[in-house]
Amino acid sequence: MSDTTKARILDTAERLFAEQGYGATSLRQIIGGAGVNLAAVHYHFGSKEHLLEAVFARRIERVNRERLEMLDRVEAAGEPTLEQVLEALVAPTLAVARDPERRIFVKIMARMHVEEELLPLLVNHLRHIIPRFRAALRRALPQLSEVELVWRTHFAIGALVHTMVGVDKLQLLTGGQHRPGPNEPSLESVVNFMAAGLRGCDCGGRHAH
Amino acid sequence: MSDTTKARILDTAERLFAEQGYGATSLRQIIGGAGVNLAAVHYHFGSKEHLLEAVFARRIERVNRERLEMLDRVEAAGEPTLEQVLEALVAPTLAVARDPERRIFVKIMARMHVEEELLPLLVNHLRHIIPRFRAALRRALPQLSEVELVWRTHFAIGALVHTMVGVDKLQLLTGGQHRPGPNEPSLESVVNFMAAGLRGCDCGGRHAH
DNA sequence: GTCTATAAACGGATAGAC
DNA sequence: GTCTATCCGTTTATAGAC
Repeated sequence: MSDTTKARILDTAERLFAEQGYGATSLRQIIGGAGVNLAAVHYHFGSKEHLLEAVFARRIERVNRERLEMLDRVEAAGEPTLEQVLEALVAPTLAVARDPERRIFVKIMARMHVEEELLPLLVNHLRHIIPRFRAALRRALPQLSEVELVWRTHFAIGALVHTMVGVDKLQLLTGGQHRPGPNEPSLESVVNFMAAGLRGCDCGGRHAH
Repeated sequence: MSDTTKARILDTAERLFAEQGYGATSLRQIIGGAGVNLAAVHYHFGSKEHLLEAVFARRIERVNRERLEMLDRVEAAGEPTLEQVLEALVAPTLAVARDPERRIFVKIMARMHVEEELLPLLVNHLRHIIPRFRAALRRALPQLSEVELVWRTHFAIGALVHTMVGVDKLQLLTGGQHRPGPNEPSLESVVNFMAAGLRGCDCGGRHAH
């Protein structure tokens, strides 16, 4: 945790927004945790809403930059495979989850995808990367109809978002069978799941319709 | 919307919790929308937290009952396929999304899966169905290791949860290319995606590792 | 069961001294 | 940049009349 007032506010707000949600977190909780004055929040950020914007922007920009760099790299080497496209999307996300300093931020990312009052902020910061990945997925899956591609992409994003919710939840649901600590899934597990679902091959199973 | 005070509170609370989240919704908003007195909320439910519990319990019990009935039915007919197990999990959820009276509730279900402060309530109401579906998935996927099954199930649940977030979000992300209105994915789409991801077959693609 | 009234704490935001 | 003090509306919850 940095020692400047501005950074301390950002760190504490990030943690509380992740744990409790934006609506349920008060500025007074934040200044209490950060050990700063209430007026400092308004001096540095203007309002609670602008503070959320700052908390989110601080982390998401690096994630999106890494996503685009990875996509650029695999596309420069020729027509990328579906797995390569998905890795460009997923790997920077898992990198956040594995970085002790950024770890808590994945919960904010996950919340943004589900809490509709936060969606405009998320879409704002995703606007420039969406068409790039849409086009790449379209080229990697030429056999899919447009609606089917949109829905399967939606499902795949859901798998990624739920990965961000993380291990805490998994322990609750499995009755504590999983070890605590840094117990994230491998990049390969996530990407393989998404790729298999997107391709939609039904090898091995038969649908009972 | 029913005309009793208790039902009017439940209906309005359900809508506001779904749209704004539990933490960001005040009892005053609820009584304003329901046209009832503030004291009536405490008389009928005791507290804001117990109101959420009541809102959730009212809908989830039917969903879980239908899930278990479907699972019982396919298991009574022999060893069910993976798709049959998934249908028992998914179909009652999609039925909520298609029922005009219950439609809004899917957003609450989705929030419960991501907002960690709501997770205990969700787990409470899922506790009795989790071991049933875990066992069924284990039998349908005998070749998977235990950890891989847990993670893939986690991803598959994520796909289902994100489906609940629904069309509103999809329109934002695709730039409004999707028609408004009742535009849910088919049961087959969701189940096929989850089944393909769970089986993890890599037919057609090659992973670049 | 439903109401009014009120308690007692908390919410975001701001003015102005330093 | 940081602080104190405060505005002023809102919050959940309760007491007690009807």
